[in-house]
Amino acid sequence: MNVRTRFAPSPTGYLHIGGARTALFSWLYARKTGGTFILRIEDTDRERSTQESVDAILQGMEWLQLEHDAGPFYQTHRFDRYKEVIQQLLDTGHAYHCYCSKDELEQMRETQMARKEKPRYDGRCLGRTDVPEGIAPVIRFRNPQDGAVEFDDLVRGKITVSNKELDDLIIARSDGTPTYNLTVVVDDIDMQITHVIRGDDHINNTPRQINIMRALGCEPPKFAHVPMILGADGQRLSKRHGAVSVMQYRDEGFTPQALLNYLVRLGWSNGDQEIFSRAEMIDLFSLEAINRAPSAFSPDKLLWLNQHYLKTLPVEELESQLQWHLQAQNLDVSSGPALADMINAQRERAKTLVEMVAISRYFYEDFAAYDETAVQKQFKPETADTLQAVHAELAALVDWKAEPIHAAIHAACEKLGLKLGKVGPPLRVAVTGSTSSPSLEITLELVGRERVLARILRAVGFIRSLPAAG
RNA sequence: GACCCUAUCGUCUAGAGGCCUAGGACACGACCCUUUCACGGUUGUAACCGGGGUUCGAAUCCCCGUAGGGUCGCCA
Repeated sequence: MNVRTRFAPSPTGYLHIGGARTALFSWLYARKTGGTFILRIEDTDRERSTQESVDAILQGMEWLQLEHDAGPFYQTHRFDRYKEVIQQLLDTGHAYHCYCSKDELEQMRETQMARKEKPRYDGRCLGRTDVPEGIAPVIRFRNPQDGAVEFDDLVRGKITVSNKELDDLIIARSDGTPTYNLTVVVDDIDMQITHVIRGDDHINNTPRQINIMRALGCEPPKFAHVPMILGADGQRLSKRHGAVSVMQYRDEGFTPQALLNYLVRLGWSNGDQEIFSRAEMIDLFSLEAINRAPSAFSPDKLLWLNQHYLKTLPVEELESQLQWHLQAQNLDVSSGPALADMINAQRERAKTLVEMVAISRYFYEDFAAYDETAVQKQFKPETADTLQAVHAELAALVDWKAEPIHAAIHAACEKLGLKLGKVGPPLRVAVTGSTSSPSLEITLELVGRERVLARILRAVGFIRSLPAAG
């Protein structure tokens, strides 16, 4: 059997973390089995679906590189087909017109709730033969009255729901447009979906969908309902509650590799393994290993993974990911060290790409001011002479490379009779404006001879201009 | 309220009856490394929701509670 999975978002917002994970699982399963991954846009709600959302979802999928093999298919392009199926259901007695008004239905719900019953349509229009004037009817699916629907969920096992719990749901609105439960069924059949992998908020829809499929004479696909993702506070993640767009993670400096790795470990595991390349994910993934309990999103762990990828990803990969951030933070790197050198110097010091850019500015442009506490701690009156001596030593250097720079600094220390601890820190502040940077010699090499020498002199002048501390 | 689902450290999880005095990871603490910031290394704190069964033996199986989540739309 050729596996076919699909990701079927409704374009009423961006692609968020939860959606991205179900997309990832569907994609992984298709890749793992050599199957086909289909992207379907469920845009039957004309009121709320927008092109911007479609674009945002597509952009998110592309950033994560969850490439689809077919689609995107738009449900709004398939209305003729849905009409056909609805007619078929009508013809075979599996569906009927309902003329109840919204008020009437609302009242029904209220009285049922008042009686502490599960609110459900009571089927009062079933078998109705008159055709009231001036009312545009909806069409309801005639759900079986007896028995139960049973299906074997690939992550949860057997799930049974009595047909008594299911009412006759609306499959076509009064304006004739089809509703969700009808369109999913038709599409999953037509697209020959073999495995429906989706959030477990759909678990309760599944029995209804199975009934519709059977009414259509089709065998339902296999289902795998993956648990929801909770916010860091344990509350469900939703558009209203902490669910941010995957693109926001790009903006905040996360790599898609880290996000994917984080997402795959949320609710799925392979023993104690934490780090997964795409190839490993595909190789090791299985629906059976998906956890049944919902899991909370941990920003800290994502950050840790991101740093891991910053440390280990090929430089070229980071170079290309960095481009967007350089633009966003408006840093021109044309007049400084090669990006690759900067990355290698900073990759162990940054948790995000945003941070990497932020802590690397001094390589490419002069800083406006020294860090205040750094000045207090490192710039003493006598530091001016120290720096002057270091300047002399460095100015004499012909080969501006880390090793000779290292040697020159040590030579200066010796001449001054000072330990490196007295010379290094102020030098660092002079050259970078702050107390943290890669190792001194690397930093100086990358900042470049001219800039280093100028900055040392600038610091000397700055220190001499400071009011004597007394 | 009814129905469905779930339940191991703060968090992500390992665990498919004895290998568990419950393992790993993140976060947190301590120590080591160190010219700063980091990286890294070592180490520590910390969990089987409760109660009944089944069994020689239960984190693992069953039941009942409890708690959390989901669904009950002319949304998807």
